[in-house]
Amino acid sequence: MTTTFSIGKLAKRSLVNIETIRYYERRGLLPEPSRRESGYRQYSPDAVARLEFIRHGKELGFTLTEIMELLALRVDPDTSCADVKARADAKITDVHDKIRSLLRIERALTRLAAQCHGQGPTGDCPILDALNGESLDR
Amino acid sequence: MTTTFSIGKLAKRSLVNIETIRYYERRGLLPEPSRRESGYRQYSPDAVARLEFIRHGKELGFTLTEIMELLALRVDPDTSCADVKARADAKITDVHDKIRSLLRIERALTRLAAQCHGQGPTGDCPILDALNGESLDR
DNA sequence: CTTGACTCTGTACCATGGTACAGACCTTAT
DNA sequence: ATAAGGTCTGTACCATGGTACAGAGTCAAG
Repeated sequence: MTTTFSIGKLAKRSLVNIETIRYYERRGLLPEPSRRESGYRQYSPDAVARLEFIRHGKELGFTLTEIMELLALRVDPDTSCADVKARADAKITDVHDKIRSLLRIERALTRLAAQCHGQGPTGDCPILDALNGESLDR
Repeated sequence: MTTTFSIGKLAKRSLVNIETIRYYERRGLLPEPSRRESGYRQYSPDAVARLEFIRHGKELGFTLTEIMELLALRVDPDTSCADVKARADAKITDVHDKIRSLLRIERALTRLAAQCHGQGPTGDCPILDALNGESLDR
């Protein structure tokens, strides 16, 4: 007899909310599990692994849609490792762009904060002046 | 006579969508403008400046709610430049944390992509192996 | 056998930052 | 004067990643 368990147990083992598990099922990230006669979902240990795959994907900055695509790639015998690598490379570019954008923001904010003495009324605040001003990319 | 203009003209001058302008008004980011007899919104050039303030705030990574708070600070005579600086400093911390998180993601992805030869079936893909595996923080 | 805990479906709601109508009314150019 | 295009309100919808019920049925421990 194979070990199976309820959605509640799966939630505890995977540290994923019950509602979220059902949500992933609706989204197609989790296969529909078998059911008991009562209609209760019955999971095998595979489901824990699948939820971990999803969690790891999220940690790597993949969206649920992208994770779903990775799962599909994994199953489809016509796709190769190169397809997976291409997705990873695209995601690296994404992440890189986000970092550059945030670094620009950080520089601009730091510059403004440095100009601000933190004294006096808001009328003299260089930060608000900058928000009113022309360009923040100087 | 002061120059006033319609919402369509404001949209063109500020490069902000008409619907978005009305949305900002609903959100309280733009003051309710005066109206013509027909009910048409009538804007003064101030509105362009206000939309620029909002745009610059967004460029600095502030949310609309935060921008609204900055606008309120600007008007309230009891707040000082120090209050504005405190918000800017908090936002710098935010942005910094996001950057660090993305850098971690980038490192993990880059490591995985480097391990992948980009050849063979998905069964041998180190990236998928990693997603299946235990920890990505190695 | 009862009671509390668990699960089911379906639907609604949350935040975030908008966008897209419909149907009516107004303005402007020709 | 009329047609084209602008604007009005109200409401619904989009993506994203969930969360929170209600009301009904089920399971398990004592």
